[in-house]
Amino acid sequence: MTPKLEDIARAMGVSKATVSNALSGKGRVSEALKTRIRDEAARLGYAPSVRARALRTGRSGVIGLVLPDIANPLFPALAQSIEAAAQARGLGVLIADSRGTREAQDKALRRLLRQGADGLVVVPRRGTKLPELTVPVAVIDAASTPGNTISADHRQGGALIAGHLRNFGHKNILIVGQSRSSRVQRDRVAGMTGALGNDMSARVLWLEEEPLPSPRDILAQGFTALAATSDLIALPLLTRLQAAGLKVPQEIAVTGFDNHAFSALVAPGLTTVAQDLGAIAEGALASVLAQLDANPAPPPRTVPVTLLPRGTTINHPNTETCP
Amino acid sequence: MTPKLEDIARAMGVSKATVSNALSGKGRVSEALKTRIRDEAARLGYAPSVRARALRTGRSGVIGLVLPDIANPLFPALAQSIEAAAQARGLGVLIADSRGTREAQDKALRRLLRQGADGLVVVPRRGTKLPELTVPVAVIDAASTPGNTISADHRQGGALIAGHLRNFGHKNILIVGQSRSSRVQRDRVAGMTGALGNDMSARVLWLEEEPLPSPRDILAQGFTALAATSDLIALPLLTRLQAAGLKVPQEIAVTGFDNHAFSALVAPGLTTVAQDLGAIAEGALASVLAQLDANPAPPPRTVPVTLLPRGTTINHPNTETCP
DNA sequence: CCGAGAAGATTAAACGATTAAGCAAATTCA
DNA sequence: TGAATTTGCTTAATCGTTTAATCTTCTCGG
Repeated sequence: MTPKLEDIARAMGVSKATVSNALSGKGRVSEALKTRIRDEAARLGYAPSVRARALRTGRSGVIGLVLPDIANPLFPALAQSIEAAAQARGLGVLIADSRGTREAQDKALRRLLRQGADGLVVVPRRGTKLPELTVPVAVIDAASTPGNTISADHRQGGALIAGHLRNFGHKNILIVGQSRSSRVQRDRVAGMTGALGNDMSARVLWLEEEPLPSPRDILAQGFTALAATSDLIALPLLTRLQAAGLKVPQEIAVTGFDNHAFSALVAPGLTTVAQDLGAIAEGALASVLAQLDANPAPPPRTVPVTLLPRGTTINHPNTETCP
Repeated sequence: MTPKLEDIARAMGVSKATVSNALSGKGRVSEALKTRIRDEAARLGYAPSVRARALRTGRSGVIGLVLPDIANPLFPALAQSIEAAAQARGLGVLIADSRGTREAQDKALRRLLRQGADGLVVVPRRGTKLPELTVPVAVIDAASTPGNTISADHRQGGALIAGHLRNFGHKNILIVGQSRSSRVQRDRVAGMTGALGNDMSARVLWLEEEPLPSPRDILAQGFTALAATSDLIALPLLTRLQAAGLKVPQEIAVTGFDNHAFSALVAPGLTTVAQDLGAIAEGALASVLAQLDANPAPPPRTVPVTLLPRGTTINHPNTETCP
């Protein structure tokens, strides 16, 4: 069906080995023959069999990507970045969902290995530890996680939010997180609290432990801003405030994290902090590839984030006419 | 490192072929030996080399999944379902993003084939046609698309929405879609307009062609409900209305499609139509696998959808205290 | 008691690439 | 000129399975 090395070899009266060498540029082949072979290969539309190559070399050209529950819209965006980075290097991406328990995560890891992944990029479930594996692994978590390979600078993100709110004169902030067990969220909260002005105060509320007060109570307690650790938390906050008839940002400001797809679309637009997913994907992949080439893994890295000021904190003149 | 057939064979004093047969249950091996071999394999932790098997059999146990821009939160959810269905069958999922042009989509398809996918599941870009391929393909699009394999019953979904709005006494509906070139959206709109009561009327507005009127103008034109062809469209509508101080659903109702992750979280909850992504994933995979076994592809199928009535159409008593 | 057929195993040839080793012929160097 | 080296290509082994073909040894019917 599709041409193989031998077809080219026969067509040109040379050996398979020479064809292989000519195409890979590895052995010793005269320049003239090399180009003739390459032309012929192109003419026949030759594409090497990944399967045969994988068997012989032990490299499949595929890396595995393990994500926690894909429900969080950030992960698809990350998957997209990883896929793009992999594609640019001619690699494929096998996905696995580590939904559920730590055991599910371990199984997902091993399944990807069985399926021939050369290396893994893992976004670990909260509070889990990865088993020792026989292939290179890159971990995308929080900078404070031991064994982390690369991550956004969540603390800096928190600091940016706090600074932004300070600039707009907010003095009393309600920080809303989901789960205390998430290092990412803890880092974000720490970034915020650490960058408050001397005249500012904040209270941290974990939704997992304690329900949110009613909008009225929030105002009554003197908070002028709600700072969520994720857009997915900020969105319900924003809509609840609006449904209760409060004016955002005039009466109360709202901020999130991650710049999810919907965050620019809501009205008013949600002020948030964007991670550089492209850089993170590149870094993770680079780490895996370095280890594959028996180079030492690069040191852990932290990627700067960007503040995206939008309508929920800034009273933009034409908020009303935004899409 | 990891044990291979030969290791087991040597350990038991039999040939590789016998071990292979015993494990696969294919050739003729005595029951006694068969179980002994299986025990030994389990003891050694034997896992067959996918690479070698792929080379020999031509099957890699991996299927390719091609999605349009993953920005739409529905696709990750679908990916999750496909991955789950594949995992249950011991298959892996290679992903590719067909972001951009039709050419990008074609390249993505071929790249997955090069990387050894046995078959493909494709959610095609709007208005594109797939090239002829040498492997089984399942297409997830709209029932009205030629060559479609399986899809949600988008017309039925539209009918459900229309009926729901009729039940709540709405007479004049503004249907809001993004792009007329999307078959899915056209089917949804057709479902809605086709199921209007005799005393009802609707206008269809495509955002790609025409901007949305201001909330005030919408009310002035007598509309009591906004029916979007997607939650991603409905969310901005909802928040714009709320930001303008309108009461949803008292002054105006809003509906969407797809039950995105955020749709249950906003306040009030967004009334929407959920696809049975699990069934769609199963159907798509089943079609690919049938074709792989040289069975004829099953006939195109349409999967029923479910209406999820929520706060944007129903004035739920405790809307205020929902998360 | 013999031939046919089945049962239970083995042998060896694939699958399609990579790559170490080998072998002429051409080139270099003294 | 002759030995040493380099160049250019071929041969053949290898990766770990699967599977068709074969080969013994039994079993059983007539």
